[in-house]
Amino acid sequence: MAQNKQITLDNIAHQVGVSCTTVSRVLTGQSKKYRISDRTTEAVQDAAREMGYVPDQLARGLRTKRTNTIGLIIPDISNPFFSTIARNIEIQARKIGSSIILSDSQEDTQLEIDSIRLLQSRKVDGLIICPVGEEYLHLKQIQDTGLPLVIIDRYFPELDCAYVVSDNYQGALEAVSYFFKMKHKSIAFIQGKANTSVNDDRIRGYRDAHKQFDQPVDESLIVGDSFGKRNGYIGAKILLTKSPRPTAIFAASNLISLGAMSAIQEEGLKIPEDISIISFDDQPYSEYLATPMTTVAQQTSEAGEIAFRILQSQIKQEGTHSGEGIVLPTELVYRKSVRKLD
Amino acid sequence: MAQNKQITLDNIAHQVGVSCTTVSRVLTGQSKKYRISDRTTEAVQDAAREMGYVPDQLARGLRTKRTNTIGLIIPDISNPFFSTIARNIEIQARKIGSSIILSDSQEDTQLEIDSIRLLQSRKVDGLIICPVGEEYLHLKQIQDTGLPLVIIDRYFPELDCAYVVSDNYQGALEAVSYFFKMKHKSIAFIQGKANTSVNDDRIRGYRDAHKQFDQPVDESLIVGDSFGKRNGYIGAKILLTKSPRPTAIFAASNLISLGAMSAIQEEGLKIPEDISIISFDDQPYSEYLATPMTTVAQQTSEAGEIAFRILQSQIKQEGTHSGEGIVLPTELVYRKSVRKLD
DNA sequence: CTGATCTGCACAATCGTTTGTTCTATATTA
DNA sequence: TAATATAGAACAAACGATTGTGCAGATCAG
Repeated sequence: MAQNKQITLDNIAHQVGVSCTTVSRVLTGQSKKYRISDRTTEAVQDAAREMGYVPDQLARGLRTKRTNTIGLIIPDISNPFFSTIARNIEIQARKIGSSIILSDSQEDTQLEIDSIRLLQSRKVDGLIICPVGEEYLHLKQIQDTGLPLVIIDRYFPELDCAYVVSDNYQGALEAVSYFFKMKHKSIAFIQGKANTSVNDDRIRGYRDAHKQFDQPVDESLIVGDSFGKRNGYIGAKILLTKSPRPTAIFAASNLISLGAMSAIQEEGLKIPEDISIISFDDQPYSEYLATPMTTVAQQTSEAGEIAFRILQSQIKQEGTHSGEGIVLPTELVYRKSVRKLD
Repeated sequence: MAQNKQITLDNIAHQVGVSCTTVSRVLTGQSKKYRISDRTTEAVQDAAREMGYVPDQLARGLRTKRTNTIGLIIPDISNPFFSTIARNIEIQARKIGSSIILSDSQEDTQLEIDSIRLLQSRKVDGLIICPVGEEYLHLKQIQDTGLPLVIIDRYFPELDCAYVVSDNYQGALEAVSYFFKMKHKSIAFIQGKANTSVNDDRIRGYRDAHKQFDQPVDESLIVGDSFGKRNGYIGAKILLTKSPRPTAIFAASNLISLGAMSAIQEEGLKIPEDISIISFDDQPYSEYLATPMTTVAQQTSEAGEIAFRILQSQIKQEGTHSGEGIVLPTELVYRKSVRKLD
């Protein structure tokens, strides 16, 4: 219960018999620059070590306007897709002594806005956001503030801001094309949150695949409105009761496919005998599912790392926010959930 | 590119024509206490709103010694088990305007220690740690500092510190007992990181189940040394080449069981026909696996929430760290991965 | 009319660091 | 010897907020 008082620069200064200025300069490695003698320098360093000095980042940040802290806003950290991104950002950050403040927006734009304000009040050096994706005015305002910002996973064409996203269009195009190659004609799409770039791009891929194979798009086969499991369940329920029943389902997320499987099971149907399925997001468990799932894999680890790198360069160059966009390729992972029709 | 200068109390004070003291008192809701007139109070509030004032949490924290920030250290945020905990902590925190600084210790004690120092330098009000679990001296030191601390998932009998853990002993006991009831005799255990409370308790449950059913423990059936997927794969490989082959495997984590399934598949074996399996950690996908997996479910959401509550009460009571320990019950979720022998 | 009480607010110190400038010896130069 | 240069370090003002105390003027009691 020592309740150790905090060790300050002043404490060390008194101990060594110099001024607090000198201690600061020694400890920030500016001995040479300010001609502190070697003797003093060593004495200070020794004292600091012995007394267990730990700089107060609040005071430092207040003075320097740099906190070495970045804000990370994510719609659902319990989703492995996002937590993988978060992990890689954290790992990069710790390498350079930065910390990340994590906010979970719970897929709610208002909470996202609240988070931004909170993080700004905490003086983060920059922000990485996986936006809910419906609106972007609040993101525009961040930029006006001059706060470095990188968007990840979802982007806004209208917003000139650095971003890192997957090639959702290509991913969807390949997946749906694969269905066509396997002779499917009636391909449903359980989509995620509407009007988000992620969803729009996937839907565009879905449509273009139809175009490429000269097939009409049956609008009634596009269902759903969120990336969650429940939506997958409901969407599949609707699709499976249609007649004729679609022969294939393209699920816009890992959670959607999980929900869809639930519904498929309930209806007593088998994958891929009765219905084929491809899911966005490859997961560690994908290959161990009842029917190993064919998926569209995204480079999540890379996305986090790249986003952090971009943010860092923005922070260093103070404001030169080049609105560069990075698009990461996806990969179709072939497993057993698609049946070849004849 | 407005590069908006930060609005300070002084700015508002000038605008309204009062002192910065008054502004502070109004904005922190102390108008009554310090008899600020209604007219002044409103004027200040209006100005603050119009000017878009956002308090500088660094300055505030420096002065008040409270940052409304807590540190969270987790061995692997990409593991759904931990990210679920993290999510619930964040959700609770945001309700009271607190933020969490996330650190991923990557299952490395040294990184855990580094994280602690970093978080202390950032003046967090308290710490929630899922410890790597091998050592605890650095945790003891935190307590000596007087910094509120709650441990989650893994605990140390020697450390008098609040903790929230699952009833790992009971969970393992039930799982292994269930194997026995299904007439299994040769039950293997792929364990996680040795000498962690989580692992020790589960092994104790494993042994006691044997005792209760009057069966000897075959030490060669206890393999493994980490909670990762790779360990599950290797552990299962070893077990499956033994002869006679064990009829059941108890996996100490979700990742271990995933790895084990990989090995089982490679050996051309079927679950549960050739080998039965129960895994710790219930996951959203558990029921959709090739064979729906019987699991030991933990109350992860609750754990995070409770840990946060305890931490908050410690923070408020400043130092009265009652070393209360919370043990959450586990639940055996019966599915299809265990076969009844005859 | 005088002293006491109350109203409404401002002063100034403080938190721990950083940093532009100043100061004092000593060493060097002319 | 006097003027100047240099080394080595201290002063003091920030950064933005909080807070114990002080100080006017208005109101009240007697």
